[in-house]
Amino acid sequence: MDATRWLDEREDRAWRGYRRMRRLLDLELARELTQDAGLSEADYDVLSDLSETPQGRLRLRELADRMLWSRSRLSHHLTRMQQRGLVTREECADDARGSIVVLTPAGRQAIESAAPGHVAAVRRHLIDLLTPAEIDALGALTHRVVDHLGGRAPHPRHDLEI
Amino acid sequence: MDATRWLDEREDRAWRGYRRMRRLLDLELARELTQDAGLSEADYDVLSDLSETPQGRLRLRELADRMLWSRSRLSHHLTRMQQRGLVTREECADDARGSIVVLTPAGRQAIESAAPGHVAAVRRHLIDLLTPAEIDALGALTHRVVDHLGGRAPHPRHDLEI
DNA sequence: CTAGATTCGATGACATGTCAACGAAACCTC
DNA sequence: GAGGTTTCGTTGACATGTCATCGAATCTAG
Repeated sequence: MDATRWLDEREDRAWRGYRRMRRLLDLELARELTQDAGLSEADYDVLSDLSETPQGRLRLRELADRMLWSRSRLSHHLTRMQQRGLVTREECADDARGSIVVLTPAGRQAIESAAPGHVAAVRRHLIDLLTPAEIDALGALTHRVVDHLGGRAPHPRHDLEI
Repeated sequence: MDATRWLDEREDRAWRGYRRMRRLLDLELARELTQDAGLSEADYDVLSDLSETPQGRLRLRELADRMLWSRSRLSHHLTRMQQRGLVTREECADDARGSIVVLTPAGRQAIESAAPGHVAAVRRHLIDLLTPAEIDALGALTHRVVDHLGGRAPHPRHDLEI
């Protein structure tokens, strides 16, 4: 009915820039991570989230939620990481359905040796290119969008409308 | 040797926000696109880039470069889109190796009917949440990062070092 | 308690992306 | 213009992600 509000020049510039940056940054960070540490970004994120907990252990469900991954995806991925000795699974004491993902010593070693290089890459290709004001703006704006999208939305809602 | 410069609080907030926004925005835009138009984001991007050319036709190589996709990936994807009748391939007159990707009427129909809803979603979940200053800042900052990463870098370089 | 609904994680089938290799064509450069 | 190199697009093998389904365990009403 009413005409589409297309993006004006500035909006288009921001939107295209965002998507292009997203892609290039991903390629570069993934490339360096693989080359320097033998980890994929997915591996890194799993290990990173695990290592941020006091015990290096998390319920699978909890980890999936934090990462905004499906449990299926995480389960598959953990199987592969387990085969490489980076994590193990343990039974959950208080919920017999559950399983607990545990960082192995090798996994901790992997993330600890990968982290400095990865942070350096993030700085080199993003953070250090921005002014303090831009960093704050990026923080503010991204968090606003995250809140809007319901940052906690655990799982793909099946809002069966109509 | 020298200590890692970890991200300070503001930098960390920006970086985490960026990654979380990235993920949530992707999920939501992909979800709406699939539901409303039966297209994946990959489909949409291919059709969009094609439809931006005067004739709706592009050399495969050229399209792959614009999208920052590998030719292999694009070739596989085109095979699937071709089966759905969204694009076709034609021989290239001046280069017998090449192939030209051509938007079919159905493909043009698909992108034209999908675009308004997609743009609306981009507005709803991102653009319209930002102030004009933030939009400009995002445009500036992303383009700086893209330039830094060598926006033109056509293909994964095989810099064989040492 | 207990029947039904929900959550948890695993799994298999399948869609998609990556990687290495290939044949054909085009491009040097001598 | 012939030999070696590079580019182009395709292909097959494989890695990864998604989706539907499952069995088991837990939760919730009554």
